[in-house]
Amino acid sequence: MKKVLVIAGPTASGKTAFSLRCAEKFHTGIISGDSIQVYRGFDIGSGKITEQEKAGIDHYLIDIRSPHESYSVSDFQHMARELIDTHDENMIICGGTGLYLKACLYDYSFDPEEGEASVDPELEKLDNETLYAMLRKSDPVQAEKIHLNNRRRLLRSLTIQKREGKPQSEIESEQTHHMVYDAYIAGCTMDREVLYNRINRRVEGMFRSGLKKEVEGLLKEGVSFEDSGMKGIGYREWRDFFDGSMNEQEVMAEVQKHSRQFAKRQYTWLNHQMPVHWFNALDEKDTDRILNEISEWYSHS
RNA sequence: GGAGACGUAGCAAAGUGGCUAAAUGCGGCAGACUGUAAAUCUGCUCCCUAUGGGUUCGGUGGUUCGAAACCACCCGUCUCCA
Repeated sequence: MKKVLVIAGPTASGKTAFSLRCAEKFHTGIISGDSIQVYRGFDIGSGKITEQEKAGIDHYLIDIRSPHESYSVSDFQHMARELIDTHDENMIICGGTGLYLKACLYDYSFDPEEGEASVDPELEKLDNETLYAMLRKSDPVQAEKIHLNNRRRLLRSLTIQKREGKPQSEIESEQTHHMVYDAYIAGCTMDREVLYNRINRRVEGMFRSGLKKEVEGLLKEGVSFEDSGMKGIGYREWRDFFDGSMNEQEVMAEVQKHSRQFAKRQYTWLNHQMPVHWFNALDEKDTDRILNEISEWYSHS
């Protein structure tokens, strides 16, 4: 099994710096596990690494899509696995999109026939109560996991069932639920309060670096608020600014708030979905400790 | 100085005699997650030794079987006139 070092953690926790350090130390390439950094032109708001910061280390899955193109877990899973499998050098996956990381590492299966996430138009006409009743009847196991109000997931589960001819829970039960790589998942963290302060300052920095200009430029090029990249934090909030309902200060406060809330959700995912080895990224000693652990892990084949 | 309006939980904002520990939204906390995931969704959020108890709606006093709601005064905020 190939070894994959995963560097996870909430936004602003120091993943990028740590990934560079690891890449240098262990001579690896870096795959970005991020749903927004794939889009060209979305640089400042997505916290994308600059050419200079890359320091000659190979980075993958950044700037691989134009703003109008779609990108999803399935794309990430295929591309990341291919990179890992075909390169001689080891790969690091660095990113904060929990689902992407998990889908790559574990035996998640997506229908290759299905171009992109679809929803059956017939189902879309029905209301939540009806959808939920249908699911409860055809796939009680899955219905147990999805709340009546979560229309998106209700629709998706029913669509999958219709396409594949069997319930989603059955498809999942056929998966191994073991990691398909020898992965070590390192998680950057720090005290919550400190992280939140870092997030606030980081967003301020984005505004100072010209986030507004970046968004204006994207809009001028024809990117709309409906495009995926624009759904990202740091981008979607500008809609209210251009509507005239918010000033720049207010937009910034919103971006900061959304980033903090997002960080919390990332923690929830990472803490409950994957075996993460947490370390305090601001603490040199703790960072050394984890680096030693990683070396150790690399040395055992 | 005069006239009026208002003061409700962290914030905003309903409530105008019992059904109210007090709607709703925001924020906060916790959680779910198999193709939009920086998405979508859920629960909790006055205090406590908690299927029960305690203390609330600017303050004090009063009316009433019963008040956040009615009355009086006080304090504070805002608007208008001077």
